[in-house]
Amino acid sequence: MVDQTHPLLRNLNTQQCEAVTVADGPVLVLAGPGSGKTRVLTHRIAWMLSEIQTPAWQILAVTFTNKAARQMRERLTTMVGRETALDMSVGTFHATCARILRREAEHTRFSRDYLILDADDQLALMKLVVKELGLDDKKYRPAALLNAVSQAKNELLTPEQYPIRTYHDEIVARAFTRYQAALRSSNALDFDDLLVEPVRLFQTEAELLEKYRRRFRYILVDEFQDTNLAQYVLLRLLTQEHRSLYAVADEDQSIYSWRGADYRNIRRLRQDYPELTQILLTENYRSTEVILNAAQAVIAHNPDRTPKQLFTKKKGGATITLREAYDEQEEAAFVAREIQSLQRTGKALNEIAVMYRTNAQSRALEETFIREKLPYRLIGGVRFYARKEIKDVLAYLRLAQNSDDNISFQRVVNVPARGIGTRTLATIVESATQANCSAYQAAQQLLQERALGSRAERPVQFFLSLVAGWQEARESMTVVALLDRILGEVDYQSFLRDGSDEGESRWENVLALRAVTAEKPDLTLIDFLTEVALVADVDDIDEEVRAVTLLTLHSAKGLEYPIVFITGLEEGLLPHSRSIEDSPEAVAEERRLFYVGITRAEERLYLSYAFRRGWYGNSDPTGPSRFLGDLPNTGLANPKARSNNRSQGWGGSSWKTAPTQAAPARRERTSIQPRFQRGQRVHHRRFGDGAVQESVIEGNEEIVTVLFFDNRIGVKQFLASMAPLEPAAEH
DNA sequence: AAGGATTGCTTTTTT
DNA sequence: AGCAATCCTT
Repeated sequence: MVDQTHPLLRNLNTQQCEAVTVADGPVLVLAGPGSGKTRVLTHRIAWMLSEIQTPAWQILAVTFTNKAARQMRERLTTMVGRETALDMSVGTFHATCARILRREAEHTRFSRDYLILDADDQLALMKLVVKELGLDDKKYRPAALLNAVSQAKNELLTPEQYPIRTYHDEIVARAFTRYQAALRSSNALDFDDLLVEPVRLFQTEAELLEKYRRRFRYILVDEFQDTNLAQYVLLRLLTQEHRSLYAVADEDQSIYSWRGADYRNIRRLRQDYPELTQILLTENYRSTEVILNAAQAVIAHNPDRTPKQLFTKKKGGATITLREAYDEQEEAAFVAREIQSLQRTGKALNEIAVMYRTNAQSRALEETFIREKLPYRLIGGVRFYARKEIKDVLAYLRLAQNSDDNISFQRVVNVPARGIGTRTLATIVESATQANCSAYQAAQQLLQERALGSRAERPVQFFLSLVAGWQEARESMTVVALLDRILGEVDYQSFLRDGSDEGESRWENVLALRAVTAEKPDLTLIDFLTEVALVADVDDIDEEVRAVTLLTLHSAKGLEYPIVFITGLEEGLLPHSRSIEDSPEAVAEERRLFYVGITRAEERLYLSYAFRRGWYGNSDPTGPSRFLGDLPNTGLANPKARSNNRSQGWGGSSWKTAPTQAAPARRERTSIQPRFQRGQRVHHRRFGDGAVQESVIEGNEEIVTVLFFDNRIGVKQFLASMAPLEPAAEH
């Protein structure tokens, strides 16, 4: 029996205590949302450090995002003290692997200063491959090829092992081969390689594996359901001997299968570790009963899952508001108005999040928020590090690190324009392919042989000397200083600041990047570039900022907010049409995505969908999401709204400006009966006749929204108990 | 070689 | 609708 009064176990429930103090060996904690998964993981580490006297350097904790890693490190610092907390390894799979590969580069086929390609770079590289292989890029879309290659890598296949059944497979295999060769010649790795290469390394170098088995004697993994095969094999390699693997998972929150994540890893774990201890966490600390029940009702419809009976002590709770809007503008207006009235009840903006399926959906919300002067913060979308100007500047820095980086070379060789046109570049690239060397080396060679056109000679010479200068300067300069030198030498500022507002904002972005480098004077260039390649947008969420958070359902994983809006709950959007076309399993994953969204909410949940939505420039009618039909009636503020009911007055233009009633988060149950209902004719002493649009009980008040027939009056809201409002006599 | 006009394509989700 | 790739003109 564990002493639950131990300082580290106080405020934990029995299940959690067991999970924290369980004996060493393979452990799988299966937990529902809001059950304190990450908290348990953190306490487990603190427990190991302080009670079992586990040496900190032997612990590896793997998290899903850098943000989670940072939070865990901070919590551990307060729990066990700074030295110990900083002594252990905490980080994402990718960051951990990147570090191992840097250290052990001599055992690999690439050098220590390899670069990490982001999605854009990968696509650019694959485009080059497609061109080089003379493929029709309509029939063999680079993005599709990249996807196939990525899947293959996730399954730990080499180009030679790629299974060929059709001609299409043959083409993929060729592209795969060339793509890997291109990565090698640029001394670059993509995201998948970061995971695959350590596996290869450990499979071939027994001594190295032994070293890391001793180094990572205790391994803990968060969000285990979202690991892919490469990650699983890596974990198995490291732990199959000492068998100290502690995994925390929720299969209902598996939402990354399109990226290779495989929840069947949970089954593999049970098979490979038959002595596995399994612990269930079923108490939810986050959400009210109403929200949790809705979430469970939704997820219960998925087949092939282990049913979990989750419960919460937050009984009751504010009802869920389900809203149909005419289009995405009105939906956004509804969200904005609702947020404004929440603000009036004392809610801070950073307690509110608006979620959606696709990044494109943020636009309508942003436009409305800007108009309403509602501060918001957008997560994802076009990431900071994906912006053109930032990628340019990073390309310069990458060349300073590694002049053989062909992708960066081609990106900025003529940015700003310096007279190296497509012809010259083509000559260089062709010569590089012939000589099997980098573009930089080929350019040097061509220059020596005087094989370039006379016009191109000078600019090429100039560019090469710039890069050479930066490479030399890199050793003795901080990243900021190097960046300043580069920006000066290529005159990037006057290139960007062309007088347009856009130019100004681009330059501001460059300055923001400069500020990032200035903050970290101790970081070497290669470490800076690695960090930049591996940060996610969610990593930078500052909880203190007074703004509404806008983010995709995927980005919302692991986060929680008192108030959550989930918008765009329409067939084709959630579930997404791609998934509907794809397979029932894909639709099941969409359902899990909805589940993840619902369970982010602590107090109050708003769901909305639009009757029609803009798509490729036109606006098409949609239908409410199939998932809405699975919500329980109890707990819904307006259960009828989810039926696909188009009979009730669409098209009235005044609808678009209809304000929505305030619905602050309240815990107490409603006790009074509404006097009015939607569609009912009413008469107001001052405003005349109208129709009830909505009547909602809030606290002990009935709030009626009325559309008056007099257009000059439009829509008004009243307290039913106070207003001179009566049901109108029937005509 | 650079800038402007036209086409055609896109929207899943991201470490 | 918006944007990137491509074409076309100078």
